[in-house]
Amino acid sequence: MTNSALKRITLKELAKAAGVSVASASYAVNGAGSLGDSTRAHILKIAAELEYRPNQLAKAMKTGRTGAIGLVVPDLTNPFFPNLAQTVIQTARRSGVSVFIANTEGSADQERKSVSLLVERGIDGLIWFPIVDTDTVGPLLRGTPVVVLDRNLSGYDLIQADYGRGGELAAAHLIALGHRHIGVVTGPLDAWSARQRANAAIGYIRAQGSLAWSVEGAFSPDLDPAITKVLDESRATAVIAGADLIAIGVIRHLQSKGVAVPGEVSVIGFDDIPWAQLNTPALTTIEMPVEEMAVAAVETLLRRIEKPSEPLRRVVFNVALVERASVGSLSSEATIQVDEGGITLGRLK
Amino acid sequence: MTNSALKRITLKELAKAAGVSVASASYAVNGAGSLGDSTRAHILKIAAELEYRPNQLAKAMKTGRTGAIGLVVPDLTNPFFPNLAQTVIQTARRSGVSVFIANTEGSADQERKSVSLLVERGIDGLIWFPIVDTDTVGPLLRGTPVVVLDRNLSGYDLIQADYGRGGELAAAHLIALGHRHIGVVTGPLDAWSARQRANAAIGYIRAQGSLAWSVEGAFSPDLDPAITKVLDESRATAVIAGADLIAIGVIRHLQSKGVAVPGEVSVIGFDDIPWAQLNTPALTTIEMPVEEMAVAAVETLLRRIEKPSEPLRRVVFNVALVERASVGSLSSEATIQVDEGGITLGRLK
DNA sequence: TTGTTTAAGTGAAACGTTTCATTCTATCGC
DNA sequence: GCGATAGAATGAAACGTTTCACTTAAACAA
Repeated sequence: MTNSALKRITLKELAKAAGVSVASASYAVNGAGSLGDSTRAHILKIAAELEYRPNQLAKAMKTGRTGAIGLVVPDLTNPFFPNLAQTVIQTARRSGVSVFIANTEGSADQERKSVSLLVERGIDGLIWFPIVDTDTVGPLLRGTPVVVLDRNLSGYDLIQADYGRGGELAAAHLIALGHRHIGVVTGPLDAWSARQRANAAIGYIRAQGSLAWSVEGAFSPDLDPAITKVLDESRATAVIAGADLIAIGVIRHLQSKGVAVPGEVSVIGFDDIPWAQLNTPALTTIEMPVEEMAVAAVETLLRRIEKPSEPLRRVVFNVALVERASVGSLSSEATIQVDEGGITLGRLK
Repeated sequence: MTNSALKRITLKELAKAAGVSVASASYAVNGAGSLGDSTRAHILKIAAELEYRPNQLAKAMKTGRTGAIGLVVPDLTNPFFPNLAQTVIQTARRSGVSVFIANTEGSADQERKSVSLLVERGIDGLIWFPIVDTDTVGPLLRGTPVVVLDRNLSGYDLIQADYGRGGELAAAHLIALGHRHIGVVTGPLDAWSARQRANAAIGYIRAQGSLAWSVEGAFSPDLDPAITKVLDESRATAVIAGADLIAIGVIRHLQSKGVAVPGEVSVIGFDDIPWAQLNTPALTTIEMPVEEMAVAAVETLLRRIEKPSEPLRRVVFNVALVERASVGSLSSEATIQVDEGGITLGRLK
């Protein structure tokens, strides 16, 4: 019959039960202080019997450390984020820290409110994926360490991927396959990462004289009428999307109009979200190491909490092209063989 | 120049600055006690100037309420959960409560550890989506209120959907369309919800003498060889999947073998995850009101925290068939018109 | 006037820890 | 045998609140 009762044993009670002082009990439990081996063992034994569990709140109040961090992301519903969140949570837990999660639903106001709530709750640090490039929350922080994901704010530790290179990779791939009329629908350009991707891709394509058009989109498969219009009138043989979600939207739209992907137009995405490979056709895209970035974020944060005055860090991860089935070749002699889960696509065009 | 410094003003300092006692300051800030209007206003004014923010930890220690709840789900990476989590977070925040999130990655051990960590951290309550049907965490709870999602554990408040009905709905739909050889690949049967769905569907189909076969699967689009084998040898004209993820896996496999969906075999899923409508063909499925369930979960939990001794609740939500494009008719005279985002599928078979 | 009631405000204990400063004992060097 | 030293254990303050019980003073009834 275990002590699963509602009331938890306190340190004082433990001390009394073991016949020692509260201080000794504390030292025993925390493996600190100068206690004799036998005393320590004795206290620990009693503690186990009584199922003593330290009250973390009291501890936190004394030490100023809660062992909790906050994670603020725009939208868990966007398939880009669950992986990130999951990895953050796992990594944190491995160090015994819990994570509060907040989602900001794209609003700077919500962002401020969430951060404010978390900070006042007394988190040790914050991992923040800002919606846009402005530091909406600086004044609310009151000294809480923050690492920023995917944006380029100054004054914080930064975790990023090499989006510029990603944009080039996508563009170069298309060009190499013979495409000379390329359209690009970007992500929302008030986001640094989207801008990086777009600028690099557009720059590269333009330098080759192959830019058909470019439009700004949102991180969603539901395309704005302005975009579908461009698409419908387009003579491009390939389009670069600023995110996989957008790419999927583009493909769906194209298909609904009876244009074959990649037969008639190729589409390349960005992010390599989990759906990408489940899509028909499976999405060629630029992947970034989300899990590694998440790990880096919590490690950086934990370190910053330890040493608040170390110089700021900026970690940039590599990206890579992952070829699947949504991109085809235009050069007459080229052949693409993509073996994707048993589906072999033969010569395209 | 605002007080964004690292150190926060304490109640004591506020009291001194306002020339009142600590008690009065506390009462003023909390809008309680018996204070004169002018005194109260004065204290509040000073508090605003000093940017006083109550230390939530101290408050929590005194009152025994942290204003935080835990959310324990199996796997954020499964597209079923982000919606749920997001809604829980939003709803909680509307009541000023923050949510700790933990994911258990399918392991009962992790589940126990996570719950344990959260409980010791001092959450006011827990929303728990158990992996299987066994109460792995009961002894760790120490009186923390819990509401259980999607399972049927006794001793807790329960939030469920009418899975049995869902299974029947799916089966009835297929039968109505003339299918007489139906296969079903279930979810993992150690999960209550999966069992409910499976039993109901299989029961219904069998009663019509139309069951071709049934196999147990996992909540994943990656199909076990045992399943693909059954699929390959199957003469079924339709298959019911225990989850959309499974349905997608089935469709992909079928397609890779050159069998048309829904032309040759129809597939119906369960859950209506966000991908469902993005899939090609768009998935016919049974939807459940995840957001409403999430809201109900936090409301139930908050109420339970308020009144621990109220009788336990069990809330069951309705499910509904959503017809899209992955199911076709077998009865010769039937015609299906599915208008799905501009794609019109004409007469099938 | 005197006693009673009410409003306004305060002192201090308590929540469960951590940790500094201190005391107590026993051992050691000589 | 004596002071010094080190090891073991403890007392109590402190962290920032909440809240009970109490005091003070003013207002009122008779």
